[in-house]
Amino acid sequence: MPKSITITEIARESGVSISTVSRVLNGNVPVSPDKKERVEAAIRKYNYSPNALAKGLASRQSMTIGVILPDISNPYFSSLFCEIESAAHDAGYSILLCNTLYRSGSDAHLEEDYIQMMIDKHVDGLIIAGGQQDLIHPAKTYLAAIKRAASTLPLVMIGENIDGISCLFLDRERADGIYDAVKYLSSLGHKRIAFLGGEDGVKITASRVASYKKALSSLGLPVDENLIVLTNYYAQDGYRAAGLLLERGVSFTAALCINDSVALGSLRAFHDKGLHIPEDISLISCELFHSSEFFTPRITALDRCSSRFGRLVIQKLLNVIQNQEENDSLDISPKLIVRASCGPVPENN
Amino acid sequence: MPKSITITEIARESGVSISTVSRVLNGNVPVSPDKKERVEAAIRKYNYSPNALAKGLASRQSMTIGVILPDISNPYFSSLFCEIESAAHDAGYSILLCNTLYRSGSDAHLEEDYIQMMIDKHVDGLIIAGGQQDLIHPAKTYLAAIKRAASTLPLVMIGENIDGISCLFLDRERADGIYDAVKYLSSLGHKRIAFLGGEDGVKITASRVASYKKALSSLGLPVDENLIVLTNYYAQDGYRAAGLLLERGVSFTAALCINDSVALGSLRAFHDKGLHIPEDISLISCELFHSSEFFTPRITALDRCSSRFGRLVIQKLLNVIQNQEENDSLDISPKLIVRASCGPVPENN
DNA sequence: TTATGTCATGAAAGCGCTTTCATGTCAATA
DNA sequence: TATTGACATGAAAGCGCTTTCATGACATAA
Repeated sequence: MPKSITITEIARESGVSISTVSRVLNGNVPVSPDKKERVEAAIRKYNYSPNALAKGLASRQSMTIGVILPDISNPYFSSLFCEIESAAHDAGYSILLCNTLYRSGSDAHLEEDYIQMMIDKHVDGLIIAGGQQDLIHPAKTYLAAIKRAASTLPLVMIGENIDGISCLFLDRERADGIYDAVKYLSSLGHKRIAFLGGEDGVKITASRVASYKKALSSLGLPVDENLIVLTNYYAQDGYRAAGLLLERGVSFTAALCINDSVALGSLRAFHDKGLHIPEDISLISCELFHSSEFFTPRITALDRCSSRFGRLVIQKLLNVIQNQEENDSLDISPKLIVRASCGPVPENN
Repeated sequence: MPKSITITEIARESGVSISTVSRVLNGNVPVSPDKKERVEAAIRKYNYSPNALAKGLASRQSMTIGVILPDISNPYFSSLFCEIESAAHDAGYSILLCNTLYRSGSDAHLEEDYIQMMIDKHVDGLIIAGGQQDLIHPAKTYLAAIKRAASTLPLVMIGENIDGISCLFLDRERADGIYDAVKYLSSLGHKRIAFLGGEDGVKITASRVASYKKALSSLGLPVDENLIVLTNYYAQDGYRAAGLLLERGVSFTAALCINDSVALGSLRAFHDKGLHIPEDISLISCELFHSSEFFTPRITALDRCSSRFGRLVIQKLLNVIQNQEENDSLDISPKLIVRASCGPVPENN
């Protein structure tokens, strides 16, 4: 590896002090045209680019933002991330990404380690999405790590408020659109509507289940715990959830799936038992990824515009980092995309 | 933000020099037990953790690895990334991730900018996967940027060799399993087998199409360019590809889809035209993600063990970074997972 | 006892930048 | 002409670490 050239070489080459080079580099202080010219020539000549580590150390800004999330291969998080990364890049920041779920060994303190690592690397801001059971029962040490982080750097948590931690909380579930979904099913005559997928003890699931129950009540429909089957967020979990629901033998004519993957899995499970969608059962996905449009049948789903949410996250974080004024103007209310997975209640019900 | 405490405070607190603190921190040089004890106590007391920026600047190691890829929301890349991140973390490195595809504005030099940024941030190693048309027709400036990177830091390119660039090339397509897929279809009696999805002018696609043609030839089957429809990698592209193939009016009884997403889309397109899988058309996905198992019908697919490939990438990169000896032992040959999307040739053909 | 070597330790010089502060230049003002 | 102020500039002091080098303590060998 060739030794990379530094600001000192540029200063020598162009016959000015390193202060002056720094000034033309950052362009915030006037520099006489001829010197500026010479410096720029030297920079071009040597293809010089400042060492970000040194710059970060001296200026106390790393121009890096940390993102901690459970599973980037989950479309929920990857679409969020894409927007975050893009928005961050537009603002000159790069992203340090940590994935907490996908692990060969089990490491109880993994997330805390990651938080500490972010602090050590002096990220200018930190975004934590999900993880640690989405904070319904966070470990004490994890909570302590978050607190420490919040007192050290600008922190955005995607999820609900945690008592005693002062950072920015952005709630994707503020408006979850589930009422619209239930109402739609109700308008088709469905009364016994199941809820499939999601993880017990996780806030995002709890939040959606709560909305589901609330919607049922406000529409005068019965709430039956037997109709709720929590497993997890992936296709295999949808498959499992639908199977368990069927085993319970409770009657139902429609189901809300927590997301597209779960919908895909349940679809498969119902299909395997000879049940048809939407003739026998109506299905709605509570969170559209990009594929449910192509399932058989096409699945009616809630579009939560999660990508736009990512941009909002960065906006908010930069507000804090750069002490900018608020411009909270993004509308991210979910919309129900009606496709072909819902129908009237079958006659024998 | 409270001023974070430094090695100097720890030295003062424990009554030793900062050199000694550094030595107990890094543990490579003997330190007398009592001093070591005192330093460790001070570290615990203040919850001290070294500034990685300063450490990186002084030691010329950032303990960071850069990853540049086109689209992390594409399962191909996200599964690769998960493994990379996990393996890197196990070795003490964190990951700077750049996503080049997902952009609001169009930026011709985006990938070059990202490469430069990685160099500036002094990553200890760089992994570039895909991008820039997967390097069949890379822009001159992009090639120059890669060359510069390769001469500055350990670089792994995932893809085929590029002339004139000396870095480590890891070829995921070395064994693509496509022969097995074609042979399987052939054994079922299929003679006219289409190829759907993938992007024209992209190496990974070209490579798979070449394997497909080669397999056809070696099995004595005709190669017909009309049976090849290149669009892109996502579900909507599979939908489009199948539609275009049908429009061409050429006869075929089976199709290879470049990946699960494309398979999902084509499935949908065939279904919409009243064609049944596998009765009318047999379908194989050339790259299994995690969902094809749940499609209707379950799709026969090639499992490329892409996650294991990620670990291999890090292994190789660390070999270079740390001058370790080679231990190239990972078997990543693809396997054909036979499911329910292939059948015998329909009678009227 | 003296000479030699081993070893823990601290001082100090960087790593490549930013930023403060002092300085010298020059034009505008009195 | 003398004075003031504005302004471009460079020297130098950090930022928080690592690492070299010199030193002094101590044990060992002669």
